[in-house]
Amino acid sequence: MKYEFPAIEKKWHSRWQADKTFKTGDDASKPKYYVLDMFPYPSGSGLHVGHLEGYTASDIIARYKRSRGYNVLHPMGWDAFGLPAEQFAIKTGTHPKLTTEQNIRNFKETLQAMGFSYDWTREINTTDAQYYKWTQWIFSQLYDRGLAYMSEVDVNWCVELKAVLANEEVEEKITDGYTVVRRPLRQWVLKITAYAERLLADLDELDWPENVKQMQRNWIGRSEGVEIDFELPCHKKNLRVYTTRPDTLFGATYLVISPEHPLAEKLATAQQLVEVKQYIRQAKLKTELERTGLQKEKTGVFTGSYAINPATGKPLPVWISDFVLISYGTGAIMSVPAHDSRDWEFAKQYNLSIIEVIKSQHDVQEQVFEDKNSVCVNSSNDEISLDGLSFSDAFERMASWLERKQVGERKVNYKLRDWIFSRQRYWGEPIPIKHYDDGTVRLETNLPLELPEVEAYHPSETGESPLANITEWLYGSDEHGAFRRETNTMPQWAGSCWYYLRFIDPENHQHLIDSEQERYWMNVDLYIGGAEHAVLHLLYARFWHKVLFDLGVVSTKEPFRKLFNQGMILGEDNEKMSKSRGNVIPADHVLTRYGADAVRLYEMFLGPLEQVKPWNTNGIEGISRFLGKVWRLVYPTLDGAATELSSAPMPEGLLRRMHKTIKKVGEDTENLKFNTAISEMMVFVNELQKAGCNNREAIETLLVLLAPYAPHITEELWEAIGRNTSISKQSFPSYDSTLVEDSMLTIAVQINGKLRGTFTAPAKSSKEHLLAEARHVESARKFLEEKTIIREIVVVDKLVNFAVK
RNA sequence: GCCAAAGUGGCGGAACUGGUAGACGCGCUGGACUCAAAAUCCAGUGAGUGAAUAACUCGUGUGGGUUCGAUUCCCAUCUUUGGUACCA
Repeated sequence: MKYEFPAIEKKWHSRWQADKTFKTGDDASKPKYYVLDMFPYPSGSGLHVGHLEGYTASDIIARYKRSRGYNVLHPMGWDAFGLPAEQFAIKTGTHPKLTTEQNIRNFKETLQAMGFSYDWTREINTTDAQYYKWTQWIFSQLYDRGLAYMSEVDVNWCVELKAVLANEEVEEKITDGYTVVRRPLRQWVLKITAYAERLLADLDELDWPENVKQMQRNWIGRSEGVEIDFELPCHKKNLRVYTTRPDTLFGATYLVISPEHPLAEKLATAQQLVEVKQYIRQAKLKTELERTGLQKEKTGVFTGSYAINPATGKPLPVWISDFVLISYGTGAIMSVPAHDSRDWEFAKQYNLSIIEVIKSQHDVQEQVFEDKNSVCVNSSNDEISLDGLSFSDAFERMASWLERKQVGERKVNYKLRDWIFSRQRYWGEPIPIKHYDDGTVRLETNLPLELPEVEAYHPSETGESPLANITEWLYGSDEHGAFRRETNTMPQWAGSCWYYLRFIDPENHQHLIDSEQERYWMNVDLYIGGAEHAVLHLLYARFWHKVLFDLGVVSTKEPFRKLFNQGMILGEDNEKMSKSRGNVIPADHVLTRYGADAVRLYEMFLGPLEQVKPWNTNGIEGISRFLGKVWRLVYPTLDGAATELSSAPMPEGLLRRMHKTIKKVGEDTENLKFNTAISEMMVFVNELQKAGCNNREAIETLLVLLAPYAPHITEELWEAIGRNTSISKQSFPSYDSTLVEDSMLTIAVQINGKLRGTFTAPAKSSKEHLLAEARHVESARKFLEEKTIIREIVVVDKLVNFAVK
């Protein structure tokens, strides 16, 4: 019989569906395993081979864990709110819902064609009102706890388009000739900063790639420092700065405040006022990108005022510069140009003095000295001296002194900002908030608050979302009076912040999740997805999870115990796959040509899962051949029936190979090293084929090992050899540890570490025996002639090395 | 600039805690089967010198070091990729 994958794959898809083969088990006595993919945004362009990599990996794990006796939860859903569908709607008038539905159908078809063992009865869709009801419910909880608030936030406002732009869009629009300014707009903001410390600390216990944890740590950006008050003789108020280097206070020679600082204009002396005002105005016109993006020359303006350095008592000029960010620390800094490159640059540019306070290896007038591993100098007054102290000692002494004098206090700061949570869009979850005429704000308690139909998807004249145009939806009244609804919607992140919970209990109308189910299934044991979500999605989801933990909705501190980032698959030209490059390999093309099993195997055979690697369609031929060989083990001839399997014992060599293969495939699969597991199975198949083996145990073992990787062909052959239950119900075989090692080994003979010959010896031979054998190896002997052996190294089962002179 | 990861044949990649570098696959070369092709099977395939399936030399980005022995450990350096961008 011939291997006809299209018919075989189709047959098993319908068989699995009819038999509900992959419905999640509910036997609570079994251990559970929750393996989750980052669910996709169903885009219009369909799936390509890169998308299938992570899904294939998670499916192999799901099937493998089932064979190890676990209840496996392996669900799939759709992160279906988002910009592309809305932009398509603006262009064509097609409702995003329709576009989304169509794309989902398309995506689902491909995923099913791949034979993924998802439990489709748990499919969820973030745009489903029964789903976003709970997204809105979580928002309500955040609001009630004071974790959601409104704030005037500077946004990128496009004057001509009357629309808010994302940071990434700004440059593009400016090139197109539009004007983009920073303008404050009322936004909903989530107080993620309240969880900064826990988000940082709990990273330690996660089994995540170290680089992802590091990226999150950097993003949270914890720093320990001191806030110091500088007296302003001409003002009632002090000027408070934040610094992580209080040890350098004696070297502070000027202060800089942000243009947005409340004192910026007030500190300007009459003489400087015009210049200061102009500088502040200009700073406002600059976009975020222009101000912070490029490494460019610093600008600044002197206020004319001075502040007193609490350590030296000397007056320091106060400057304004836009390199100081109002949103970090106090929006004001003390500058120590001798030991900070930014301050040094600024000082050189405006001719400000530079004082060395850390023992430097060179002249700080010529070059900045930033090394922390040196000691303080020139740092003493009547009350305190830091001279000779290391960084940490000096930090402590200065911080304590400032606190005693009540001119400063220790402060921990984070780079992490609160999360701007509103979007001026239609295609997102409506924020369930009512604004009353008297200015009060209340939650909408009747959830879900559904998205109304609209005529046009353009933003409104005021920069509000299209919802502002639907008066019948917008206005209403209740016992608290007349209200206007919030027109902002949630960002795309919202739905993906908690979807892993809903998969556990997708139909629950009373609660977000049943707590008994939650306790059984959480955490997610393995979360597979792309590294592009290393920070935002994974940080936002952790934040919400911790809030839900505080609310008692979930029982674990963290959602995802183990995270794995699959590496991107590049096009055949070694470039990132993109439409514009024309190097995209659509999933459907390879599927129809080679079949799901071949695609699954090849995706994994390409290289280590975590690595970035190019696709090479030629390479899949090797996988096709491999599957052909497996097929012919059972169906040796084109027109004949399945081969008669024998139960006679197999030769020892094959038996050992089989046990080796079981061990290696088990361990490699467990560790997501699928490429080497496949290569091991290839070796096994090659040996079976060479030996013309028709041993039942050998063939059945092979099929069970291969089943998680290539489920269709293995089901078909399993049936062909007379087994009548799905191979997916088989237990993973165990190996005999006495059979995984060879009985005869090849021992290397080295002279001075160079290979000069080999001989064979029984495993676990004694050192003496190996040494004696090695001396007789012809090819090595001549290297020993007329030499003195100064050392003999014997590694049992490996080699003998003679060090000679 | 800073942080992280990685550099191995023509190509994708393999190599356990330092122990025979190049498993497995692609590609290529030759052969078998065939009228022929496809498919399949067999043999070979890091580079160099050699008539050679003899023998030797070189070889895991580069330069050093530790070691009987280094792709693996240490130092320096170059390149590539990802992240980040004045966070004081």
